[in-house]
Amino acid sequence: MKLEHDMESDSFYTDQTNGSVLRFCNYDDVCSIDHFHSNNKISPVDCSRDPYYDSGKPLQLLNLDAQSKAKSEIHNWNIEIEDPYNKSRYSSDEDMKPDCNSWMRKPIEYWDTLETKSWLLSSFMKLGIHYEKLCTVAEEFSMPGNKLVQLSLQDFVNRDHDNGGRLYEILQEHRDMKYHSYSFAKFPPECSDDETSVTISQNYSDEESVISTDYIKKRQPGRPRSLSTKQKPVKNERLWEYVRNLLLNPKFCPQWICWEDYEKKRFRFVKSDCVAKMWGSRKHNPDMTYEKFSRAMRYYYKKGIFVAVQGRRLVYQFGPAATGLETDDPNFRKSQF
DNA sequence: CCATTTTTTCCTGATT
DNA sequence: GAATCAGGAAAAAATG
Repeated sequence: MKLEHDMESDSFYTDQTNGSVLRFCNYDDVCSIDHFHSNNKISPVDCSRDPYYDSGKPLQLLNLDAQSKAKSEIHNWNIEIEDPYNKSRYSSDEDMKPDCNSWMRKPIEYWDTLETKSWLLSSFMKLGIHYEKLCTVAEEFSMPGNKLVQLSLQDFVNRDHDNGGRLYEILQEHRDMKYHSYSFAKFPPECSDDETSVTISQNYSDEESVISTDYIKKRQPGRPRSLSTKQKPVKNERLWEYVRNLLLNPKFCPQWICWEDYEKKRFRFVKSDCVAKMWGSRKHNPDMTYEKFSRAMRYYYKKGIFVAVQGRRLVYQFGPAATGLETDDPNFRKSQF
């Protein structure tokens, strides 16, 4: 897929095999993809608020350095992404409308390879990473979602030393649906007994459904304007809540953090650096370390959220002020069967 | 904008 | 020596 950057409109264009053109445009908090044909736009295909917007700063445009901006160059990069709008994938005209964001509406496990790449493209846009970089790592992540989701943080870092950690975190956010505009409630219709999808939709559909439909709406032709009605931001997790939620998430417990003694609310960091790094990723702070993370942990002693455990490295215990710890399956031993 | 709380950064020193 | 733990101090960020 070749992308051209138009300095004037700050948009990216890509020619499709059927002669039409797709436009990727980030404008304020809107990430839009438009579909043109012979320079006449034929349909706005999708207008979605970036699902991660509320997790931090607004979307940035691609990270073009000042020099190339000054020269007003048109950038052409050959990106090994297959045409996501290949006709053969759609059965009717209606379905032929391009949908770059189909991955947003599915659990990761159900992404095909194209959707993985769409996600990768979106993530790079979100992180403001130069597209040249995408060229070098796209192949590394060329796999369907069920494979992608099995990659560890280390696997991500191995595939992309600079951004693997953040990509991993973005993927976890999608999995967790924390900042996601859509609900997976209806997905997949034919696999409603799937444990993952059921769990996800049960946990998040209620709070998410209140805001979900506003972001699927089509918009007027032309460059998107800034939305006037801003969604109220999602309240950030406190650090101790983040720790607690990891313990309640089978993706991270007991792999990254585990209960030592659930009755005493005592737990241990297994991969302390990973936990800290992911926290930093959440806060868009790549400099976070376990050293600093643990300092923040220690500030909670005074408030009774945590109590110190003497002589045990990486072991902490929740105090009387900590809430929401209830689970009937600590360390998810039962659910392994 | 202000006050307060939470988190980050840095540091010295102790312990494992 | 490397990691970790304890907190003080100060600043930054977030929240109300």
